[in-house]
Amino acid sequence: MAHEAARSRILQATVRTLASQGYARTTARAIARSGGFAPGVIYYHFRDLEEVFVDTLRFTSRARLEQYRAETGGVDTAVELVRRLRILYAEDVEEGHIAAVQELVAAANASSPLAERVRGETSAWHDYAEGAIRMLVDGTPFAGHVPVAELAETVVATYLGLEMLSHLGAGRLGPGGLLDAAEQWAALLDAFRSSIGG
Amino acid sequence: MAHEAARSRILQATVRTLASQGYARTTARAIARSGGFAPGVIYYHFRDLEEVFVDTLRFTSRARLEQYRAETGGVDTAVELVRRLRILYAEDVEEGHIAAVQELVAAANASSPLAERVRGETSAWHDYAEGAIRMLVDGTPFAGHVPVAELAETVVATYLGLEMLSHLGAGRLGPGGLLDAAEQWAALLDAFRSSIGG
Amino acid sequence: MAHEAARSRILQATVRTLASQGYARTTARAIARSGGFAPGVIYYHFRDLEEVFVDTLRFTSRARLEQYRAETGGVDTAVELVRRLRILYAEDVEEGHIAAVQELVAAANASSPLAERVRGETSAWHDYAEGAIRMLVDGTPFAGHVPVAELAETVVATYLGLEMLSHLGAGRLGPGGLLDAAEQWAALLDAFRSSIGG
Amino acid sequence: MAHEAARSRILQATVRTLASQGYARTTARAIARSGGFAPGVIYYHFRDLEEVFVDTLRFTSRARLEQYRAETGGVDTAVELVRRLRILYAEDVEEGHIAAVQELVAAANASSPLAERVRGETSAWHDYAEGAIRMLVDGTPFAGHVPVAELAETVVATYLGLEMLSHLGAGRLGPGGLLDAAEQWAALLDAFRSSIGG
DNA sequence: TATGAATGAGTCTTCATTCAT
DNA sequence: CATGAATGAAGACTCATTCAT
Repeated sequence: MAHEAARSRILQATVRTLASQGYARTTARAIARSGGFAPGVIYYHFRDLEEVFVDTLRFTSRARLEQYRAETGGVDTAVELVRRLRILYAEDVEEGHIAAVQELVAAANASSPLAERVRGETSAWHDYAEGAIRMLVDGTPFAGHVPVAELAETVVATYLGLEMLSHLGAGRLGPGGLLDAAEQWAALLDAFRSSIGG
Repeated sequence: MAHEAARSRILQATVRTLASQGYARTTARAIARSGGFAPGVIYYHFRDLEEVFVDTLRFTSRARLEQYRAETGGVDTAVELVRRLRILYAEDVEEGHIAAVQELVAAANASSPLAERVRGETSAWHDYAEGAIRMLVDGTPFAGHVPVAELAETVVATYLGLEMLSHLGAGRLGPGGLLDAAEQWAALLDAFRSSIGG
Repeated sequence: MAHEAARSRILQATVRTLASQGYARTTARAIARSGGFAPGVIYYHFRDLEEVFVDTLRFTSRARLEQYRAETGGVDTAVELVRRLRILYAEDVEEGHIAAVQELVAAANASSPLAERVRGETSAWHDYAEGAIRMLVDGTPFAGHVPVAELAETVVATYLGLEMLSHLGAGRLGPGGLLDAAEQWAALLDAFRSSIGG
Repeated sequence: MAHEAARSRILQATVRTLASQGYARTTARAIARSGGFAPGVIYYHFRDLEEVFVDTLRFTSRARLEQYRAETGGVDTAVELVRRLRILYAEDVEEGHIAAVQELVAAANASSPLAERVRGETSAWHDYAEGAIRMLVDGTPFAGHVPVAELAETVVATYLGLEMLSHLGAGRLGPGGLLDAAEQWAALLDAFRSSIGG
């Protein structure tokens, strides 16, 4: 099998295992079982498990970020944004993307290579979130007063925190309920914006 | 040493170890080293490490929640609330409280006794957050339109998510920057409220 | 508490624990719990657990052997002997005597002090069994042909082997069934003996 | 090494260790040392030590039972039966088969998977013993009066009990002496049978 | 390239034994 | 004499990693 294909197969197995078993149970054997290959293969394509995790984080984070950018690219209303996010979020849950990311973020130690990668990917998501927030507030009287960077940082943290709690069944309402509430506020915001922009 | 004192000593060592080493490195040996006792003691006072973790979560979460309630009890302005939260947060960081809680939440598996405890404690924090939010919006025109429960759930998740990222040095601004921004918005909110309530 | 009384209390707790938990679970703590005293007491009265086991074996074995001698002393028919043995056996089961003995015999290593004690007690039971067998065959034509010593040795081994299996629920018939069969043969033997001796 | 070969190597090492060290000292490390491999291998091929013990019991018990059936198959005199048993018993001692079995039986707790296996294997030996006894008494006037099942159960228990004592050097005569006595009674029985059957 | 058996270090846990009170 | 907390030495078990095939 081609080197790249094999690496990719391992990374996908890792995502699945992280999402379904959690970081602690994502052992070399578990990844191998999940992907249908022998544990030894992993070490043929990666130096060690840490490298697997680092690459998994990069791979998954980037693939999703690209998808998020693509799907929310031309959007210009808050309601539509929330609608798209709902779909994207459903995909995330389905394929275990954020679950895997959250497990890796939680497992990273401050000084590890994994932490370095977390910082890199988080940064990219901050940029994405900033763009989305700017799109929403630009042209409104809030524009100058919204601390965009701070808000973006908060949004990313919230996304991970919600995933963490939702996995445990903690949270009375769950992501669905929160998205419903978000949609109502989005409608208010859009109404306000169109009353100005009109 | 009395039984209760010994248990307490172990729980405090566990908090310290979780905060400084992360869940994965919080082994019986690490806890013992951190507390200056032999690993065996842990098993004299607790059935197993899981019981230690469950009790640590309960102990720390409740102690902090009580402190949060006490310190923010009579507060009736957003600015003062943020000011108090800044102090409480500094204490949390200093003593590793939320760091420990976040590690335990992240490490819990959906079906474990630890997860059950997480659900219980999270619920208590939801109640606290709901109270704080109600205090802020009651008497304003927003009162009927703010989805209090959803917001409370989001706030708790954000708190944990921020801790998770800040531990890794991910986040460009850090908690301090976010609190600064929060304080400005709090001022706006208070101004608005006093213009109405006046 | 008087030294002897305390030792005795420990030995009785040991018998109970051996019978109900088996050798492997008869730890110092388990004995202490069963007897309602602190683990440390054991080491005040005995050098170590091995000494406890050795003394338990001696104590229990001798007490029972004395009882067996007393109850079967004047008996002169096989049927009556079996009847008495049935009662004694019921007591053994009730109080866990043979169960304890069997656990200790099984746990002994060839070269240990416990093994030495096993050899001593076994020897005493051999003597007892020889006496019983002699009582049965003396005066019959079998007298010269029955290998008394061999039979006695076999009987003792059988007693322990049956206990071992009956504890596991192995054995289709159980001790009761075997005693029933023994009683029938005893009747035959008595009939034969009285037809001669008459 | 092939999976089956490795498992077999482990089982044989377990038999050797049980026979020479007793159950309590048959630790994973001891088995590994005895077999010349690392302790970890055991857990690669078996779930845990309990599975090793269960399989060892099955393996050894069945191998020996098959051998016993083969060697005593066509035998039709008591003397010849005893002669064959003497040889089989010598093999058992040499290779530690019954020693291992006896240790496992003694160590089993009533409710364990090991106990379940003990019941299964014991049952097979009961059947074997019943067959042998029937062969001996059929055609004699005793035939209807010998409680075959009870006797078979007793014989199996005796076999285990003798092994238990002989390992400790308890017993004045040892298995050899008992077999000598058995041979004499076998001769008597055969003489009686041929005087009838003639 | 892939396999899967093997290793060795590290983890949780148990327990006999000691000892300050 | 008694208590019960503490210790240290195992033991079972897991897992990243290596390596012969």
